[in-house]
Amino acid sequence: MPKEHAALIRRAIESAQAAGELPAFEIPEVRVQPPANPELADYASPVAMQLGKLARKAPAQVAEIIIRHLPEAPFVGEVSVAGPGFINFRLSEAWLKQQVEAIIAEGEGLFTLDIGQGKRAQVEFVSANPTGPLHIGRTRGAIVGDTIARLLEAAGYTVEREYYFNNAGRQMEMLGRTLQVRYLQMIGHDVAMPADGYAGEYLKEIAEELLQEVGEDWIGKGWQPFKEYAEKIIFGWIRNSLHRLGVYHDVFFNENSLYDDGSVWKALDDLRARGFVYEAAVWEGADEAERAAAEAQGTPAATWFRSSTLGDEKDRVVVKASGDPTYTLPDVAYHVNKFERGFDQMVNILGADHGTQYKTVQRGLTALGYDPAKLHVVIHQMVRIYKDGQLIKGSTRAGDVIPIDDVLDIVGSDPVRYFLLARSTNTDVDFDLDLAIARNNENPVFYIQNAHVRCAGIFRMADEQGFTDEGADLDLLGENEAAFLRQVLRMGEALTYAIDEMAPHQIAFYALETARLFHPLYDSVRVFHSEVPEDVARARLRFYHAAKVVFHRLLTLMGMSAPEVM
RNA sequence: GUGCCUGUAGCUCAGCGGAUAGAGCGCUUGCCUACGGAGCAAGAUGCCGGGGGUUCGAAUCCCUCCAGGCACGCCA
Repeated sequence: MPKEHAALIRRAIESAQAAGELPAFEIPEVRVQPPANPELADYASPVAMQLGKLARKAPAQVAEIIIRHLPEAPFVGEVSVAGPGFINFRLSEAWLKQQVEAIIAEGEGLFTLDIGQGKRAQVEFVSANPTGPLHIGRTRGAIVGDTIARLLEAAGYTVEREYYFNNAGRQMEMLGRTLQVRYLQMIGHDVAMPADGYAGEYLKEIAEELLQEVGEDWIGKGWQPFKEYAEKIIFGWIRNSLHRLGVYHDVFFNENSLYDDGSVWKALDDLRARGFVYEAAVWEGADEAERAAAEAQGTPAATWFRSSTLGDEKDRVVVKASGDPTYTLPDVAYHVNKFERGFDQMVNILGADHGTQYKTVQRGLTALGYDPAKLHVVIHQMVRIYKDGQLIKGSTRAGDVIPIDDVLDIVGSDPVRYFLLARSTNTDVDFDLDLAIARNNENPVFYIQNAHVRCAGIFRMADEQGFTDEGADLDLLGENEAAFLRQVLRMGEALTYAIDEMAPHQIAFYALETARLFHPLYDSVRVFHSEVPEDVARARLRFYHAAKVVFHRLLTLMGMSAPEVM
């Protein structure tokens, strides 16, 4: 709606200029927003205050002139000047009530925007390597990523959800070796854990499963089959956890494929061709002390990426002296692959602990001639878990993580989703397990869902009485219903803003606000009551039909269930 | 030390350069003849971390200081 109002104001200014009532000047961007206090107006524009200087008139006077030239529009009700020069708009109440039909007609596609029409978007998220069960930090990324994907779909994009993983390398070898040790220990061998092994209990569980499956046949085997076995089980866990949260991926991209098709080494060659690669024991900008230390230790030469020329504080190793690439090189190759797939919009969800490292990848892309700004990186801050008032450190290696499944067993998917969604990605989250369990009856999530339940309840009652909302006269609706419809009409703005800013928490707050408006209304605007005439009841039933559509849409956007009964 | 994030009600957090800074939880007091009460109504609570600046207008933008989180590997 603000766009429509802004267009009207713009035309009014042009018309006033043509009539000589305002001097000629270039019209600045016309801003229109709902004011903080809804009693003042439905939408307000401060444009007259900005124009005061340009027009050399008092802002209130400019506002008057603009209003006089305002073209007619069906949605415009009362227009007035207020405060220091705001132009205040009311929506036409008659027009507003008719929006009930539009909402019902749009149904699940309610407020689908056209900004992504015909465009392809990709969201990469979770991307946890299969070294342990999904924990809450990764789950935050999963919820943020999935919700952004849903928002992009609501914006009209065709969205691909991708999970990037690495099932090779040292980490996975350690996983295999740890399982091997656990397996051998289980059948009575006295073997010690590897120094960097995975201490978590879950590998004992896997060892037990393995023992039941193969007996003692694997005693003489190397670590590789153990790694494969662990990977298979753990990936199953992760997928199952995501499934429980309503999160799905279209593509699982294996880092190995980048070695198989040569793109890792091609990325290195391309960097070299552009002059960003050299071989040395220490980086070019190293001081005397570093050089001397390297020489004394006989550090062998590695392959460096000259990232310092792109704003980095130092160069980074891309191929170790051993000949193996560091994480950077395949990661750059992966992103090149993404860019080459030609998405119109790319989003990558990362935890704060990966934020700094990602900058090296961005510099790699820049070096190769890609614009990293085309990939929108959403970095969410950390999730800290408290249990019995104690902070639980989240190290997979040390084994002190809490699998998200344990939380899901207790509180279920909807509260977990809402809790992780309903705050800005920029803030740290303290997840108090005891509180989550104890307070699950007071979670706002139920408040929102209950709005949907109440709508459904009215329709159950209507069915019993054989009463329908066909042929309702919407003019019979009252002010409360109109106020609710005003809020509903802001959903498009909420979605647009959430997508522009990649701020999915906006939708959670919008949903809560909308429910907050609904419940008092439900209390006073009754359908089935001896004092409500039949034609009014019919109009109200039609209204609740629209409200049900709204809450269903909101809950679906957040990946939450829209229950018919609580 | 450097980079990123944060500091708003007792707690957890919204707040997109605009009007009297908001919500949930908790607290106080009312409301069940009630379309499922996981509800409704009323009430209390704020040097928006400190200090400068930009602007007609700053919680919001810039600078600086203080406090906290994360990251700064030839780990991934």
